[in-house]
Order: sequence, then C-alpha cells, then structure tokens
Amino acid sequence: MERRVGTVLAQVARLMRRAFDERAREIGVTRPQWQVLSVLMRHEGIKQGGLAEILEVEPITAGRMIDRMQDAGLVERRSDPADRRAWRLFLTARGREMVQRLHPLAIETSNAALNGISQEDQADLLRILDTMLENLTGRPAAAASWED
Amino acid sequence: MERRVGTVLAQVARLMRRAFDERAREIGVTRPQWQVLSVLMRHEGIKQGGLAEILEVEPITAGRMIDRMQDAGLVERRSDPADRRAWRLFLTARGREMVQRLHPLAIETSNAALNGISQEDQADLLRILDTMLENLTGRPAAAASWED
DNA sequence: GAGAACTAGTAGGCTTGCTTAGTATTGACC
DNA sequence: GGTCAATACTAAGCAAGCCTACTAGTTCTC
Repeated sequence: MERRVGTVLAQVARLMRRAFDERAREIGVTRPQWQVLSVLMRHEGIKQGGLAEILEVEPITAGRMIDRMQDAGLVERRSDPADRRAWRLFLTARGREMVQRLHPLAIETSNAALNGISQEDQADLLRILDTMLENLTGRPAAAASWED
Repeated sequence: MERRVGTVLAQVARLMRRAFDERAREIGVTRPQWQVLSVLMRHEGIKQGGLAEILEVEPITAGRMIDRMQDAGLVERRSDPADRRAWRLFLTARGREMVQRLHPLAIETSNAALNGISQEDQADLLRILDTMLENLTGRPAAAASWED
C-alpha cells in the first residue's frame, strides 16, 4: 500500500505541465519550449548538444524541438564557422518577446501548485529534489542555473 | 536565478522514468504500462474511464495504452454486460506475471534515486507532493492507494 | 599525411501525453 | 414512448520523450 515517490512525482510533474500549457496555449508555446527559450536567453550561440545537456534531454529530442521552434519563428540556427557539423542557436525578436510574456505564467503555475506550502517546506523540497537529481545524473545539480 | 520547482520536478520525473525504462526494457514494459498493471491488480473489472481517473490521465490516453497492452497480451477487454458502450479490463496470466517481475525493478529505481535521503526527508517529500497534488486536482490525494 | 576513432546532428519509428471532434449507447424528462 | 442531454469510448493529429542507426566532419595517432 506504500505509495512510491516516483509515481507521485510523475503525476505532479504531468499535472503542472498540463496547468502551464493550459495557460500558455493562447500564446502558442509549450512548457518545454519555454524552457528552451529560457536557456537561450542566457546562452545565446549555444550548440544543440549543449542545449540538450542543460535540459537533461537526448540530442535528438532537442533537435526536433528546435525544428518546430524554428518553423514557428522563435529561434534561429546559424552554422558554426569553426565546425561545419554544428549549429549555433539564437533567439529571434519574437522568441525574446515570448519569454517576457511567459514569465508571469510560469510563476502563476508554480504558485498555484505550491499554495499553502510553507517557505521552509519549499526549500526542503528543492533541496531533496536536487539530491535526487544528483543521484540520477551522477553529478552535482548546481549547473542548472539556467532558469529565471 | 531562482530555480522553479516545476522545472526541477519535471527533470527528476523524466530521469526516473528513464531509469526505470532502462531496467524494464528487456522485460518489454514501460513505466506507465506497469502502472496500469498495478491498478488492474487491485481493480480488476474496472472500466477504462475509471482507470483513467485513477491514473489522472485523459480517457483517450488510457484507451490507447490499453490498445497496445492488449496487442502485447498483457490485458484483456471484455464487454460490460450492463452497458454496451463500456469495456471491463482484466489482466491476462502474462500480465499478472509481469507485475511480479517488475515490482523489484520499481523498488530498485526508487532506492537509487532516494539514495542518501533520510526517512524523514522522504516522508516530507511525499507529504509536500500530496499537497501539490491536491492543489492541482482540486481534491484530496488520498484516493491514490492503488500502488504496491 | 592516412586511417581510425570520436563528435554533432539527423532519420525513422516507437510510447505517452494532449486537444478537438466524432459515434454509440444510456438515462432522464416531459 | 420520444426526444435530448449526458456518458463511454474512438479517431485524427500534434508535441515531446526515447532508441537505434546513419552521415558528415573533426581530431588523434602512427
């Protein structure tokens, strides 16, 4: 009858994604896409592989996402002058504008989910999740300073 | 520079799914499929809608999953004698056997992710996640007593 | 330099999640 | 008993993950 952490966690993560997407639908950007935009905000000119690494996602997943976001005019691929295999990623004006509009939505979603949870519990939560991240990736989670 | 809970949470959830799938691949069952099997273990004869509700998933998502699991010989759909629109779901012998084999893998994955996290922190984590679940679904999370 | 080994990205194909739109059946109300 | 809303499920189509297998380019080694 014990409830596994992984299951509850997956459920919460999915419901948060759903809640964010619901709010962001009219803007036309999904939650993972918003995360890409956030990374590019701080690491413009990054290569696809680097993006994938920051997001803890396979390169092909990042590549497909960039495909769609490029079609949508949110990001731009420029070829790397030093390495003809690689792409350098840049935000378009439209992409940059999106980040501004999405930021409040992210906060709103977060707040809704964290309603009634004390500051102390929130800090505990982040600390524990970071430890789990370290366990799962085999390296410190501190690198993930890419978010607002 | 603040790191949003939702993002870290999504990351941890994805990495745990990946870790489980990696272990379960040779058995040929994914994590969500294992969850379906677990629910059916306790609620055999449930309708698809009921399954979807327990899993906090849309009915169509559950339906497609049952399609594949039926093809794989893990579950069986029997028509409800009292309602010709509905299906009743049952485990096959093969499905039942799978649950037995997958149980240790789930525990193993959980333990790997929770390595070095005290019992107290784990309890806190579950408590906080349950509160978030309540916030997101608008009802008590206690109903989720479907797991081992 | 030539060849081997590694790296960056893509192609195809799968599951899981969603939305919107539909069909078939049930049940409730007049 | 006939209509009409609600219910159980399916269809089509999209995003985001993944794996395996591939191409093209770079780098290392002899």
